[in-house]
Amino acid sequence: MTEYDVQSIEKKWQQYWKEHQVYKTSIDLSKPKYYALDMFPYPSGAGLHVGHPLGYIASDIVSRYKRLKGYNVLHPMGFDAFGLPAEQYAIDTGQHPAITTEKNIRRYKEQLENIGFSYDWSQEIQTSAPAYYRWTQWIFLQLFDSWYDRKTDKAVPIKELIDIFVKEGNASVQAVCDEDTPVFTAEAWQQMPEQEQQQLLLKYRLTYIDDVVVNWCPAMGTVLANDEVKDGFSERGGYPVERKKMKQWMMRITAYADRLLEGLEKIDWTESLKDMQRHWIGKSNGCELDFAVQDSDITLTAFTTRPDTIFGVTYLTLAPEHELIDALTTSGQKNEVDAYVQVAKNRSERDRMADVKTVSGVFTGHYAINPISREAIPIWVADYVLAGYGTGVVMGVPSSDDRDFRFARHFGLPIVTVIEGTETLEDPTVKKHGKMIHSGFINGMESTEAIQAVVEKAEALGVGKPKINYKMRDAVFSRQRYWGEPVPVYFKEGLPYPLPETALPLELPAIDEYKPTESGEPPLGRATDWKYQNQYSYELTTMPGWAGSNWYHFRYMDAHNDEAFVSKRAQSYWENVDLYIGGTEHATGHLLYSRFWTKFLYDRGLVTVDEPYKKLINQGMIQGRSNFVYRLAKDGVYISKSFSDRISRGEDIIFLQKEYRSQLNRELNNPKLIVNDIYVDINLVKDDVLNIEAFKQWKPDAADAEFLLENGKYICGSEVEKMSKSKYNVVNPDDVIEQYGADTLRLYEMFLGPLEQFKPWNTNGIDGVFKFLRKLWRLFHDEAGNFTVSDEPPSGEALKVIHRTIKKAQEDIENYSFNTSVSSFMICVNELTAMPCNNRQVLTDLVLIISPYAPHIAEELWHKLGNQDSIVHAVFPSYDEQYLIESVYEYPVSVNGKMRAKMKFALDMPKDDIEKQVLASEQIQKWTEGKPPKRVIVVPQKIVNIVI
RNA sequence: GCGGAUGUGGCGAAAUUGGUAGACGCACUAGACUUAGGAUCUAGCGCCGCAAGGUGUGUGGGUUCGAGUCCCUCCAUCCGCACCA
Repeated sequence: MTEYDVQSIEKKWQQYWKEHQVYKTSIDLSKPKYYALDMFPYPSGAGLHVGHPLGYIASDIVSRYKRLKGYNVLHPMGFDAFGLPAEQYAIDTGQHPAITTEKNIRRYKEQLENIGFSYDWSQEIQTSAPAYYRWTQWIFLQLFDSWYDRKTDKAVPIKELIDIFVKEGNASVQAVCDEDTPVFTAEAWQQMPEQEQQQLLLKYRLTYIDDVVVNWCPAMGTVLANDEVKDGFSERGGYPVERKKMKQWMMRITAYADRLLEGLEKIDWTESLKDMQRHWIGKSNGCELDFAVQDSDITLTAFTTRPDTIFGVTYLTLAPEHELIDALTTSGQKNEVDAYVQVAKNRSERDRMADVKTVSGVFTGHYAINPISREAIPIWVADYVLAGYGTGVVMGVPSSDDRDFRFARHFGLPIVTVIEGTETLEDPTVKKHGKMIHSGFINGMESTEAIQAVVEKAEALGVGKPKINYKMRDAVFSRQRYWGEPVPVYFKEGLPYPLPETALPLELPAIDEYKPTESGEPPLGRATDWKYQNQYSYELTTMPGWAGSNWYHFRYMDAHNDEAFVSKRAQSYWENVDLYIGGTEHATGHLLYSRFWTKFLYDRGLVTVDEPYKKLINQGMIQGRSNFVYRLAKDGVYISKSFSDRISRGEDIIFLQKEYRSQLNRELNNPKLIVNDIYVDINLVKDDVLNIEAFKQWKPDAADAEFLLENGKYICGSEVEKMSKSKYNVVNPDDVIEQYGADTLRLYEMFLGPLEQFKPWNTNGIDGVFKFLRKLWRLFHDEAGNFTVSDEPPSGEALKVIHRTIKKAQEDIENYSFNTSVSSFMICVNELTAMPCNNRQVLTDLVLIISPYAPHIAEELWHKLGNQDSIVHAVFPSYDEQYLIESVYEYPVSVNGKMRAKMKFALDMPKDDIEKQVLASEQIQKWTEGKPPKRVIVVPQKIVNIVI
C-alpha cells in the first residue's frame, strides 16, 4: 500500500475494533468514569442521512478523547424503536411493525458502523424489545404505587398513604392530588368498600386514570400530548387535532413542577433551553380572590398575579366552558349568551388561536361584588379566558392588562387607573408598576408592597388566599395505538389494578390488523384473550413514544440485567450522563419527562441522582438543499428557473411566447400561467443544472415532455430545508464515505461550523479536508510511498508546532469547539510538511491528537509506528509550556491607535527598555513627527501604542 | 406581542482578559511540473486605488490611547412560546 487507500484502511480497522471488542466497557473502579450519550434515533425506513451523525461524531470525539485521557468511558447506542411510521406501515401492508423495525435497525447499525463510532454495542438497547419494556412497565408500576407527599417533598409508596388513611383519614395529608378529592376520616375510610377506596387512591397515585380534555387526532386515531401538537396540528404527520374529553392514563408530572424548575439551576444546559422548560412549566405566583355574585349564592373565584390592582377591577369574565354560566345568565341575556357559548365551543383550538386580535364576549346580566372595594361589577363571558388555566375566571383590570384594556374599550366598560402616572395615558397598560392611586387602603404603596397588603387583607376577610399556578398540565400517557408498551394493569369492576411483577413483561399480543376496531376501540381491542387470568381485561391503550426514552440513560449502564432495571452497583458507578448531545426539538418533551422520571426514581431510592443529564449540547440540524423543476400546469412544458421567476413576478408572458416559438416551434397553449414546483432528486442535478436525460428516466411521465431552456441549460430552483425522503434532498453518509471515507466525513462535519449552528449540507469544502488527510499520510511516507519516520531528535521548531497543536486540540475538545480544532490540525500538518519533519515522536503525538476525529487513519499510522495494541488504549500527549514560549516577540507598534510598524524584541525585555527602543527608532520618529509622546502603552506580548 | 439567539470577504467560518480583523478551508487568479489532469506544488486574493494611502465586522451613537469584542438606539434574520390573567 503506497498511497492513502481509504477504503481498505477503514474496513480493516472497523473489522479489528469489532473482533477485538475494543470499545467494550465495564465498571472499573480504578478509573474516573465518563458517560457520553447521544439521543438515540428512531429507525425510520429512509435510513440515516448526513445530518444524523453530526451530534454522534461530536460525542464520539469527546468519548475517544476522554479514553485517551484515562477515563473509563460509557458510550452506548440504541434505538427508540416504538413509533408511528412502523405502525402506519403495518396498517398499510399488514406486516408486523417489529419486522419493519428490525429491518430498519439493521440498516441503521450498518450505516453507523461505517462511520467508525466507538460505541459499546454490547449495551445496545431497543425500546420495543420485551426485555427492555418489561422495565418501562415496571417503572410505570412504581409510579402507580406512589403518591407525592408535599411535607417531605418527595414521592412515597402508596402503602404509607393507606396507613395514614387508616389511622387518621386524609385531613392532615398534604399530597398532590385531584382537586375534587373529598375529605374523610379514618373511620369513613375503614368502612369504605374496596372499590371506593381504590377510586380514592387513584386521586393520589402518580399515574392515574382521569376523564380529561385531550388532543384527539382523528386521522391517526389517537390522542397526543401537548408537546406533540403544534398550532392545532399533529407534530408528526401534520393532521388536524381537536379537543375531546376522554378517559386517559395520566402522569402526575405537576407534582414535580417546582423541582423541575429548581433543578435547572444546577445543570449545564443552554439558557435558551432552560427558558423553554421554564416557560413550559409556567409557574406564576399570585392569589385567588372570591367574588360573590349579587342576588345569588354563587361565589366566583378568580386567579390573579396582581391583587394590587383590585381597585381597578371593572368587570369579571368567565371562560365559555365555565360550568356556572347557565346559572349566571339572566333570562334576558340567555339567547345571546347561549349563542356565544355555542360558537366559542365549536371553534376549533386552531381558529381560536388564529384570531387573537378579535375581541368578542357577551354580558351575562349578573353582577359580582368586588371583595375588597365592595363595588358591583358586571359579569361577562369571553373566549379570551381559558378554561384550563387558573379558575377559568378573570378579574378584568383594563388599566393594567392589555387584553382587559382592549376588551373594555371594545365594549365600553369603565377603565379605572390605579397606578400613579397612568391617568392621562392613551394606553395606561404600558406602565405596570408604581405608586397605587384610587385604591382605598393601599393608596400610596408601591405595587409590590400593595400585593402583599391585599393578599393579607383578603385572607383576613376570608375572601382569598395565596396561590401558585402552573401552565404545565399532567401528561396524558395513553395512546390508542398498537406499537407501544402495553400498560401493565388489568381491570376489575371498572378499576385498574397493577399486574404483579412476576407477570412482566406484559407482551404485545398478536393481532390480525393494526387499525382501530369497528367500534372505535384501539387496535389492542382486536386481540383475543387480552385478559389477565383469563377473566380481567387488560388496558387497550399503549404508552406514548416517550415512555421508553424517559429512563434509557440508566439502562445502558447495565443493559442485560433481568433482575432490575439497573443494578445499584452500575448506577452508582456511572451515576448520570456527563455529556448529552441531541436536537432541541425535545426541549419540552423527552428532556422534561426524562427529568421527571429520574427525580421520581431518585425519590424512591432506586437511583442516586435526581438529574439525568449534567451537560447538554443541542447540535444544530444539518439541512438539505432541495431542487425544483417548474412545470406549466396545462401545457406540461418544463420551464427553466428564470422563466418561472418572471412569471411569479407577474411579468408579461410575451417573453415566454417568444421562447415557445423559437425553442418549441409553436404557440403557448394556455395563456393562464400556473406553474407547479416539483421536487426533483438532487442526484439528477449538478450546480442547479438538470440532467434532462436522467430526469426523464427518473420520472417516466416526463419521458416525452418538452423543456424550455435558458442558454442551453435547464436551471432548477433550490431551497434549504429539512432533509426528507419526500423532498428527494437526502444525502446518504454511505455515499460520502464511499467517495472520501469515514474520516473525511467525520472531519468535514466538524469543520462545517460550530456544532450548535444550523447549516445546509454542501460538499464545497470537503476536498480540502480530504487533501489534509492525504497530506497527513504523506508526512509518514516518502515519495516512493514507503513508510519512513526518523529517530533523529526533533527540531525545536517541530516541537513548537506539535506542542502548540496539542494544547489547542485539548482546549478545543474541552470547549466543544470542534471546528477550530480541525483547522489547527491542518495548520500543523502544513507546517510540518514545509519543514519538513518526519520525526517519530512528533508524528506519534500528531496521530494521537487527531485520532478522536479521524480514528481509522490514526489507527493505521499508529500500528505502522510499531505499536501493537489499538490506539484507543494509548494516552493523550501532554504539552510542555517550554515549547510554547517564544524568545523573541514581534510587537505591532501603533500611533494614536493606528498600527504603524512591527518591531522585534526579546521576550524578557523589560517594558521600559521596549519603550525606549521604540521611541529611539527612526521609523517611529517619522510617524510621530518627532513629537514627544503623551503616553506610551506597552501591553506585554500584545502591542506598543504611542499616544501623541 | 413576549422570550432566546445571530448579523464579519464571493462562500463555510476564525479572532483568550478590549490589543496587527478575516486564521483555516472552499471558490477564484497567475505561475511551475506534466502527453494529460477534476493530480501536485508556488504565489496572490476584504473593498477603493497604478501607488502612497484610504476604508472596512448590519445601522446610528457612546466609553477608551485602542472596540468585531463593552454600553445605548434602531434594522434584519432565525428559533421557541403565544389570549396563562
